Amino acid sequence: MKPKAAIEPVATEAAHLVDRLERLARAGEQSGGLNPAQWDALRYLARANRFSRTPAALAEYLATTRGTVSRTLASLEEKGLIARLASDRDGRSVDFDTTKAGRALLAEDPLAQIAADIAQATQNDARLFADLLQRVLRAALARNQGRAFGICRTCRHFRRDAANGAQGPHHCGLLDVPLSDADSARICAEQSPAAA
Amino acid sequence: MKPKAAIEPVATEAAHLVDRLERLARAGEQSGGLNPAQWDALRYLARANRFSRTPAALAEYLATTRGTVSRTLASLEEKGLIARLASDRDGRSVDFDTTKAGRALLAEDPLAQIAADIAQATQNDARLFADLLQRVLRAALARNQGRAFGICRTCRHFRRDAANGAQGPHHCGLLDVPLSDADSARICAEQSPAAA
DNA sequence: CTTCATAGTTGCTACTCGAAATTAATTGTT
DNA sequence: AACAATTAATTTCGAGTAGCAACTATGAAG
Repeated sequence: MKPKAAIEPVATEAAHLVDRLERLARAGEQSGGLNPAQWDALRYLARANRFSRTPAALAEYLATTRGTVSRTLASLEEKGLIARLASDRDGRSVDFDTTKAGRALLAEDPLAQIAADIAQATQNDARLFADLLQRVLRAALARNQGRAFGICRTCRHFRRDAANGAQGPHHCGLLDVPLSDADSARICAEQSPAAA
Repeated sequence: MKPKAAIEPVATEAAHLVDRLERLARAGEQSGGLNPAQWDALRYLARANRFSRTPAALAEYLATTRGTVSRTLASLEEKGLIARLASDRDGRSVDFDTTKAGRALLAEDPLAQIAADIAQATQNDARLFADLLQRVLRAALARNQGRAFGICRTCRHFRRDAANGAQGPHHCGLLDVPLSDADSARICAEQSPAAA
């Protein structure tokens, strides 16, 4: 009879909870002189591998526009928390990286408080909780045609120990470049989960 | 040896997931001419009972300031989605309520898409997922000295069928007022979970 | 009746966001 | 090689929001 399946009330309740939880988290993020968007950008740059530290990748990760990201990055750069570096792969492109000051500030990341709340509240179910969130995020991303930004070494293009250069022991089959241990443990804009 | 317990990596991962999921949700919330804060306010007013539809309560629910909320509400009022009513209990106070247009707009609440994603991704674990979120939110609220804003009838002050007036079958022991079925199914700023 | 607390609004500044225009470099085509 | 089309990133602009603090008005307490 109904044109589409009714959404279960418990799912709506969960959506409200996520919404309010995140609002709480954002309220705690005015510290350190940064606002929530700036924290998100700083965190991203610290977690992304060397192919993914561009304004365009960050904009996609944050589901926002390049214009907004450009201003956020300019603000962080002004504060000396990130540094700009012309790309050697692409003359149009710019890479950003956290500075020592940026990494020092991340040690006081307010998101750690939420992480502590999660650890305390979920106890032995923390893994389960993260897995459920992972699945929900994947569903939301699929609906928005968004990319996963998963860990490099879980990618279908990752070739472990396929070294053909001195720059790293591993290899990316998509970009055809060597990968260090560090980069392969970071998130990547091109990441596409291994089939199974 | 360590001054404080290290936060489990999986908890940090979960915090990142919540953060990104909410960003996705907010990106979808520019629809209907409302922004995320306005959606949050409109949703709240539709879910709050008659003691909780004030700017101060909303500010506390959203973990923001009364000044910010004042503007958000003014904006919604201008759009004809909520209506203002002087309080009879307190001359300083104002009550807001959703209008017919506001309730109509809520039928297109973009949060329903996230709810659908949750329903699809968690399947039979939706209840478990909501419970875990509930526990995390409680932990975060406790740290911030925030109030729960739970459902009225789960409150320790709720007295079922303790009618002493024609305004409703139930009773609030804290405010000493009658409660309708509708109000007792809504969230309340004064709600304090029953002991056990 | 004075003092203090509470409810809400408003001024200010910095920032967000999105749209459109701009600059620059890469890629494809002839 | 020259040219157009595409892509990357930035800039500018306008509407609006966040957070802080000052301000008005009402209520409560001594």
